[in-house]
Amino acid sequence: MTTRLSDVAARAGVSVKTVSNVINDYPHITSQTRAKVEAAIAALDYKPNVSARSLRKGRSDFIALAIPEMASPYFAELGAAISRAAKRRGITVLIDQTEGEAAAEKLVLDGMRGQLIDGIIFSPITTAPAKIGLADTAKPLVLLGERHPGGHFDHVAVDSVQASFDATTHLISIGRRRIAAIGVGGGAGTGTVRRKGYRKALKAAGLEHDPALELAGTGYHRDDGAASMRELLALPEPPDAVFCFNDLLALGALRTLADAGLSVPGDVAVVGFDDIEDGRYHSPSLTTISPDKEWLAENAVGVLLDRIAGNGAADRRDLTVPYTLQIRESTNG
Amino acid sequence: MTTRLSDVAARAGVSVKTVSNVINDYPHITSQTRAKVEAAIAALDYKPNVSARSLRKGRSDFIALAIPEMASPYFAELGAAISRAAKRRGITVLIDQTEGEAAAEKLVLDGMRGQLIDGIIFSPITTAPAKIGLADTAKPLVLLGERHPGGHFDHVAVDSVQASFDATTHLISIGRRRIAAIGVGGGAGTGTVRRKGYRKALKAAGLEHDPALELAGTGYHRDDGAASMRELLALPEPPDAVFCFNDLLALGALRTLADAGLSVPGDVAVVGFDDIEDGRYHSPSLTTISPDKEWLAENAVGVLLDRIAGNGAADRRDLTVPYTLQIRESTNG
DNA sequence: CCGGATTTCTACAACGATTGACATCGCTTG
DNA sequence: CAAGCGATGTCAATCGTTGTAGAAATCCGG
Repeated sequence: MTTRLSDVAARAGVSVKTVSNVINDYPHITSQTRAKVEAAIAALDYKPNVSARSLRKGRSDFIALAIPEMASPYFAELGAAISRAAKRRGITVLIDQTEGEAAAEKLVLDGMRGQLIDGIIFSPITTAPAKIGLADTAKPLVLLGERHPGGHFDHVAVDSVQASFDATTHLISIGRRRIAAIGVGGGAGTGTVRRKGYRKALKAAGLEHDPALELAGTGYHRDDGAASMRELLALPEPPDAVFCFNDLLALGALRTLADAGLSVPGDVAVVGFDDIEDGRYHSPSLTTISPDKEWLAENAVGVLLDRIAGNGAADRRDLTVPYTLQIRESTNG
Repeated sequence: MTTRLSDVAARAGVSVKTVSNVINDYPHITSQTRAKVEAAIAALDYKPNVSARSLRKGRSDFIALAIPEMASPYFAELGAAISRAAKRRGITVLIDQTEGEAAAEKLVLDGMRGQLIDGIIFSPITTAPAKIGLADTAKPLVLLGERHPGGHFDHVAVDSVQASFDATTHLISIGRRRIAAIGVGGGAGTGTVRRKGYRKALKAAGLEHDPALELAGTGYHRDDGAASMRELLALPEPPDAVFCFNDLLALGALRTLADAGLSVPGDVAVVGFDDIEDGRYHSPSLTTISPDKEWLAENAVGVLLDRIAGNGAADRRDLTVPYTLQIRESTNG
């Protein structure tokens, strides 16, 4: 049924070892033999058995990507980019939805799928920094998102403080003075870090920061953004701008503003973070921080594979993803 | 480094096979032995090696899901649902992005990842029906999307003709008479089938169908929808309603309408297909056909696992996914 | 206390690919 | 001509788990 190495060897008239040598690019092989073997491989449509290979070599060429949820556009786009980047290098990505459950995250961290995967790219949401720091993973791990101080893992992320500073400063530059922030309480550290940049920008512009304008919400989805925006509109003195810590929150906020009959950016300007496709097509289109997702994917995979290959004696890597501020209609009607 | 079965056996003072028996729920084991073994497993934090198990058993408990692109919201939501459904049964899903390339689809079909995966759920976009019919896959395969006549695979999908009929009839029922269709040329058969339902509804209502109102476009994304809508608006006699064959097309169309300063549904009513989250939050929110994705996921996985388990002598299964028409602002302002 | 049935457990051989130690064999080369 | 090298083959062991077959332990009625 299944073709195996010995079948190929038989057909090519060589030994099993030689076929294996061809496949694994052993240096000393005549082009003739190589050709014969490759012909046989093609003829029989031979595919090495991944299980057997991985069992013997201890390498599977599979990596895992653990994200909170793949139905969330940012993570979907990220997952797509990472899959592509990995495929380019002959690596397969296994996507793990943690659904923000600490249990699932822990499982991913130490379970590691029965030694199948060679390493993991982890975008935590629940797991506390300390826990991650302690986790003694057998396999290489690259961390996405906010940095966890004291962690000893490689790390790839945008400079959230600076990006948030830029986003807020942009709102100030178009004349807004009462600027709210939505999402200050969410994500593993994300809320805290982005708030830092937000406050810094207010301070730099000589604006007081009003605690009533900082909304935590319960999550990072459209409905959380919509709910937070409703709270803001209910204030005695509503804001004239909102910086939402991700695009989904912003889209939810826009919905609430539309329902309230307010004009964007006329009455309230809105900025998001992530640059997901929905935001580009929304009317009004969404001004947002746009991290270079291809760069992120490429480098996260690169760093992980370096580590797997054992070029890991080197220090912990800490890469900063380039980003731009995409100014669109929601601040520039 | 890695704990293996023999380590557990040594610690529990039994044979390797006995440990294996405990793990695999072999019937005849004393509760004493079982307890000892389980204690040892817990103490050593033993995790079976997936590769070895799969090599020996010929089963990996991995299935693949091949979709055109995971960054597309519908597929992202579907992938999330299928992953969850599989996880509930202890199965891991490997997601394959074919990016609509025939080559990639073929690869998925016969490559089958070196015998690792036990079966595949395939949502084709390029691969011609005939090809699929011929593909002699070694592993069980469940097909999503439009049915391919003559295929010998299990199949799970909504009744697109009926759903499209309903969508179009809804537009007629709110008084529209000049109803366009966007997406008639796309997807592996999708465009054709949905157009069928669309035309059927027009006919049932005694309306002529105008070929100028049927736009093929080049794809199924927002920009395709936006472009098609621009074409429609440029007509001497533009439509008063549009049925878009998926939600992304509809969202693109809405964007064009907003740019043109037209009101929805006042000037033009819009219906989509898929019920992705973006559509629910858009303003105006999008009327759409809402397939029960949980049902779809649950059943696609179920059928595939039945087949893998060998309960497959039975005839080809052909399941129809329940759907509802979600009436929202884009037709009911 | 025995013979046989049953339960509980163990030794051994696979699964398919890789790798290392050697053995060949045919050429080149000093 | 012997040594050296390149290109392949032989053989056996190994990765961790599980199916097969059978051994050992236990139980039963008589």
